[in-house]
Amino acid sequence: MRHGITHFKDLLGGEGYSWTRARSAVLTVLTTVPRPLRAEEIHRALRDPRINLSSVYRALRLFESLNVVHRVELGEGAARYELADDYRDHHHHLVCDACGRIEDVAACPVEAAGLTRHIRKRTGFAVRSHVLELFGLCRPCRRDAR
Amino acid sequence: MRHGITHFKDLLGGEGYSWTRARSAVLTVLTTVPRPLRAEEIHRALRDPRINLSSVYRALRLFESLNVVHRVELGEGAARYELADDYRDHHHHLVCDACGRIEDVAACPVEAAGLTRHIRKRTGFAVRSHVLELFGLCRPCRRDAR
DNA sequence: TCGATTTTGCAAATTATTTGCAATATTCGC
DNA sequence: GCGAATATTGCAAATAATTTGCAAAATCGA
Ligand SMILES: [Mn+2]
Ligand SMILES: [Mn+2]
Ligand SMILES: [Zn+2]
Ligand SMILES: [Zn+2]
Repeated sequence: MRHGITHFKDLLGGEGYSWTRARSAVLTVLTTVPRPLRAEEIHRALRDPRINLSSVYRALRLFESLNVVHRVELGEGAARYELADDYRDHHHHLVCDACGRIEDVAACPVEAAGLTRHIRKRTGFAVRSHVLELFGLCRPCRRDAR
Repeated sequence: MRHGITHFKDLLGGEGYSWTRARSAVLTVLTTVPRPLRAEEIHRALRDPRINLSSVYRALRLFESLNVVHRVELGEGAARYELADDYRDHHHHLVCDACGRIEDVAACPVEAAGLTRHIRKRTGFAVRSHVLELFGLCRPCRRDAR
């Protein structure tokens, strides 16, 4: 399990950052809940009233800069944050318009389709990253809708 | 030319909305500039100091609800807006990280790859819409970088 | 043209996020 | 473990994009 909480402690220490109550607590929430959370939701889940929302934002910003956390924007007005996975450098989501459920997409379709190469050839544009989020109805909601 | 400004006038009239100075001016800017603009940029381009920024926002919100305008979110903090095209119901962009240039992507790779069907089969999730934006270096910037 | 209805300008509110700064926590060498 | 040096935090205030209430102005249909 590469993701013990001590793994993060070592990682932060190695980069010259302190291992603090706020940072540890935020990471605990993120390792516990398997979906992208808003800063506000993370803060509420902390259970430690001493930790301020600003510290949650500061921790998230730091983790993002260290590629420990990925920001997910779903056009909701507030950003969401999830732990970066070890095996893939990014992934995409299926977002249910009815119930709000967020599922991970197994493989990156953009890579699978060789889209980067195709675009480079056709337009000369060198794609380095992309954002892809899919919206619709999850299976349960689809059945309910019938 | 399906996109004379009077086309929009008729469209708004048909939906029971007035043809006003603010709405007409916003549409003129959007038909003139061929890339997604921020509300602020549209407002600045209006050339009519009588029109308030709130009216620009209100016009954009209305146009979006009528599918006359599409909102484009590129993670910049502010949304961008562009005229919806007649022939495709949506399209994607190549955004240059160096110079900020925004190019349209010719065909939708998600549809081309049959991704919707694939996901439905594999996961039961019914995709109804998606957001895809690609970032990297445009051809000129790629050359400069060498 | 006129009254009914819609829209606008303006200022203030909202909301997510960031920041300054003094107080507190963490780190590290002893 | 202890204390100084440094990093981080809480708190309140600042930002920045967008929205909204309301009275005044514009548009529309007859
Ligand atoms: Mn995910
Ligand atoms: Mn476009
Ligand atoms: Zn659902
Ligand atoms: Zn460029």
